[in-house]
Amino acid sequence: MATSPTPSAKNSLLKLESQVCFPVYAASRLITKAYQPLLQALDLTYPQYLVLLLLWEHENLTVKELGEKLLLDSGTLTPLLKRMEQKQWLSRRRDVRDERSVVIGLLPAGRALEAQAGQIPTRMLDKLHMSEAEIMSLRTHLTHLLTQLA
Amino acid sequence: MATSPTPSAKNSLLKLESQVCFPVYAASRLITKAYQPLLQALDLTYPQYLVLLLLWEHENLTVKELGEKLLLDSGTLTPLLKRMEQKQWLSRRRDVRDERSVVIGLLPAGRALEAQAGQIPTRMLDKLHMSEAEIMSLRTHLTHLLTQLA
DNA sequence: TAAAAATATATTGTGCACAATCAAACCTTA
DNA sequence: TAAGGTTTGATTGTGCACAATATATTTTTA
Repeated sequence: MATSPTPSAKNSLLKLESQVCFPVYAASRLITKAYQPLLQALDLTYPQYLVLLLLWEHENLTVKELGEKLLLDSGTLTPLLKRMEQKQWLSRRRDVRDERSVVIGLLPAGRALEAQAGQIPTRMLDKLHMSEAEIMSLRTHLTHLLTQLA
Repeated sequence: MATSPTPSAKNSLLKLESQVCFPVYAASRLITKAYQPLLQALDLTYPQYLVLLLLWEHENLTVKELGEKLLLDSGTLTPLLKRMEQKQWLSRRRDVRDERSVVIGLLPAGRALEAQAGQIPTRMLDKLHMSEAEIMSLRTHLTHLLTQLA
């Protein structure tokens, strides 16, 4: 009769194929790799591209706001933003009204990248070979997952 | 009149919310973070846990085989496996018949972790708050995406 | 069978990613 | 307004992740 689940190889939950999380992990890395040739032309990494996506929309954002939108903390963002500052894509300055905050501002060279990046989303979609319905479904479930874990 | 698509903020494809890839990227990191407290008790990281999942099934695998299954290259695996070797979870030895290959073998201490990890998959599923149907759908679409990008 | 090509892993260098810790600035409220 | 607590970033240290390159071995082929 059934006892507690055995920790043996028969425990299918401890097999790689039965995991949901591994495909997410693997897909994330393959996506970054798929972006790489497109972004390399602009001297960008994928996380840097995400920062620019936000700055193209908003022009000025604090590190905190960037972190909230990207779900990244300052330990990741600070060195990343410093590298982007060195390339003159953005500026970093303390907020005068609240010296704890650092405001990231888009610079002309960063704005100029927007036009060059215009083709990237469609070219990525081409690589995925997924229908609009598939993409919608994927996004819906991932968004649900994000709300559970965030 | 309409010209070529403008690279302005109106180009919705260049907005973060309209991306499919960002949710995958964010979900991957949140998943790793959700595993962390469960794995910390076993002194494991998530990629190390994935290696053990495979060794619990197979006992002996070459670095190449691990890399194929996890979609990771030797630049990632070699230092990771050396850390796991130091903890006596696995052994690393050259294949006698093909000196180019390194065979990773599960050691008793690595096998012993299997029992302790037995609760992890169900505890992770609890965190996700997703129905079986949702998980199946997510896996199906992600697997499709993986085959396109791999 | 010697030379060339292919294979498997290791090394190096750069860039995330995050936990833990620290420091400065702000905000409360007594 | 001073003390205590909160907020915001920066720093440090560890561990992936991967491109580029190097090295050793095996396999192919001329």
